[in-house]
Amino acid sequence: MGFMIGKVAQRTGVAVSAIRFYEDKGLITSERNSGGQRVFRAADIRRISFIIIAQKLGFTLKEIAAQLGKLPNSRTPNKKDWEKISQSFQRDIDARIEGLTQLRNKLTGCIGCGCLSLDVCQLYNSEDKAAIKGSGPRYLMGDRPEPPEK
Amino acid sequence: MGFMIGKVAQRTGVAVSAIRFYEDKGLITSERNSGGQRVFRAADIRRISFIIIAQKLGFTLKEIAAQLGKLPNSRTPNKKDWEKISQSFQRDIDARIEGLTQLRNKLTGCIGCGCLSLDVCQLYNSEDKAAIKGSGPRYLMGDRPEPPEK
DNA sequence: GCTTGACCTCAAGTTAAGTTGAGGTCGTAG
DNA sequence: CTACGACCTCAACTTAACTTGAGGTCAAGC
Repeated sequence: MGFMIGKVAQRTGVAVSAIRFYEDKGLITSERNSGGQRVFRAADIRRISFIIIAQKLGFTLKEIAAQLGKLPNSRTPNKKDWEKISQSFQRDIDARIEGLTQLRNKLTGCIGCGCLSLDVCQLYNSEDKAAIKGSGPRYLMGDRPEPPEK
Repeated sequence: MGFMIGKVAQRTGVAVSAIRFYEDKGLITSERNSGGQRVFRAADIRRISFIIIAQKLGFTLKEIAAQLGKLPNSRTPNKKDWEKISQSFQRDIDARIEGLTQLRNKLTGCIGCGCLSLDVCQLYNSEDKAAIKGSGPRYLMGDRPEPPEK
């Protein structure tokens, strides 16, 4: 009673190629049947659902892999296991909401006031950096050196 | 009284190569001095600051270019011009906070409860999709077809 | 007047997260 | 037993947002 890759794709809405890709990256695993075709379990579908949601939150696959790594791989993860991971989501979302709220407040006094030059702008030297994960080359983010005065 | 590219890089914290890249993409413009070197104005520094902040919010350069396109290019943008753009930021941030708040609530009853299979999960069929811009292949986002039942 | 650092162009490389395609096998329905 | 869709691998392509490098000019100090 396992699922072929096509079935998993159907149930998760994720492309077959993406599922293979995730397996390749070690985010999920699969058994093989006699003919060498992948067979997945229900828990794998859950893992993929997790991946999708985490991605919506802006996590990279690497980060997601790290989270998934906390699940037991000796036995099927149970409710408690998932709850644990879920809680770190909650914290992340809270932090993000907090960051955005602060950003919102600062924006009024910053872009609005015309002070946009970054060496004085609060926005630039804020701690939001970690809280707000945007797009862009992730490997650079947060590495930006402080703008040297003068 | 213009700025050479290195000065602009210093003041914005953005790499010289990135500034050239932005110009290439039409996000900023520059004059040239007698020797063919770029000369920027204060307004360009402001535009770059805007780019950085907008990126933190998860906008793509294309979207940012569209916003910047609303600024007058015949004259130097004034406070009112920037305020206008700033307001659409506010709205976006508000929408994003709203989306995250909803997500947070749903998460409790969704991953936490163990219902993670996406065909029943509220998270999957939610309208957050637009509100939460994460990473990933942007050109695919929101195109995901509804998972066909069965 | 020459050296040195800042600047120039243009092409190619990088990373994430996949997709697309070629060429080939599996399995099931008729 | 054969057709056909679903599956397999592996390599190459895609997009965004840059960076890196090669090979060459500009300008300012000594």
